[in-house]
Amino acid sequence: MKVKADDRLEQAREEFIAQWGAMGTQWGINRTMAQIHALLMTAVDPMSTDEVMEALEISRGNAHANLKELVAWGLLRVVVRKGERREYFEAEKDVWRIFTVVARERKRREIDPALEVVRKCAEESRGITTPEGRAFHEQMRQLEEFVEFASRMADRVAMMKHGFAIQMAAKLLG
Amino acid sequence: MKVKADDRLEQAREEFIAQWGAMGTQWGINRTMAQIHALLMTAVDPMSTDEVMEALEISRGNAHANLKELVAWGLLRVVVRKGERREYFEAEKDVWRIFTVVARERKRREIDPALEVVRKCAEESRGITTPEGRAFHEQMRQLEEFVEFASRMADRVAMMKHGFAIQMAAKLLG
DNA sequence: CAGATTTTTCAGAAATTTTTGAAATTCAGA
DNA sequence: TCTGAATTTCAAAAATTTCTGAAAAATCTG
Repeated sequence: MKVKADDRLEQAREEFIAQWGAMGTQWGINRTMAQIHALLMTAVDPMSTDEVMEALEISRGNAHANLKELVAWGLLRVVVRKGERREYFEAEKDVWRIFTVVARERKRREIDPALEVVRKCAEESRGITTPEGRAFHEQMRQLEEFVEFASRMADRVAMMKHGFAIQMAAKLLG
Repeated sequence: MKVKADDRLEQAREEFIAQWGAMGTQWGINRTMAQIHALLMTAVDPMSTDEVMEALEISRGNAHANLKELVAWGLLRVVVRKGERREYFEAEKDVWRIFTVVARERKRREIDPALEVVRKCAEESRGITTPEGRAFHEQMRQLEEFVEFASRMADRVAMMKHGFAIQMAAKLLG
């Protein structure tokens, strides 16, 4: 009976890791990174680089790079056990915190650069008096306004506490 | 004087197309698609496939595939001029509508599949009574709950009219 | 229907991203 | 300082994605 339960769990967990990894692609993060995240999100204890390599059958370089990247994102924490040199990694498991971390990162990579681009183009086209020039400038201005708006929204959402988000959502969804 | 204004415009526009294209990569859409979108968003008149090929110096196959993809997303409309067989393409220029279109598409590609995955894993792990099994199931349940929430939020946002969004933002940002 | 024009498809080429595996480096304890 | 374990780096290989260009299919016109 115990074995059967363990089997079912192992199967469900592997499914989750595989699928979450495949989905990572759609999300613009690479497969390995998503798989490691899924692995550690469903791990009871922190895992070492070697344990991750073994569990996912990936190379050391790959494991290392993606573990560090996940730490940089703030989705993993490094854990050191006293008397051991080896590093262990532990995942953030709170879904709301995972979300805010990802939101912050996406804002940084997707919204901020866009804002810079449209600002520059709006600036460069200011004062062109041909009809085409005016139309272009107006389009850039509107884009700038919107992206700025999106940027502020993203900041707010990333800072929200879970409770507040739920409360706000109630209004929005109610 | 007219020439100078045209030069400045042409330069700003080319900058926008190039940068917006480069950014497309970060956004999970390919460079050409983003470039075509930028080109048409800043075009005064609808453009044909050949005009797009010429303007961006890309092959017919590439232009064709990405124009069709943009039409499928709802970011471009096909325009037919009377007495002409050739198809012309015209971009949606309203930034709010562009946003809702992209939000819908991203929800479809990123949130819906995630929801399916966590639902399946939550279901498969229901009733496992080992401590690890319970922990796994609980994690899947929380993920499911959150992704469902995100899904509904995305639907709402995608349906919002510009005015309402601004109004809501005022509350959120105020 | 014939001929001309436009759209669509797709196999291979090119470009980009990801992964490997081994070597170099760092670090802590003896 | 030396040793061995662990981390970090990186050039090359593999995998994946994107693009080309030409051929095929579809569509219009007379």
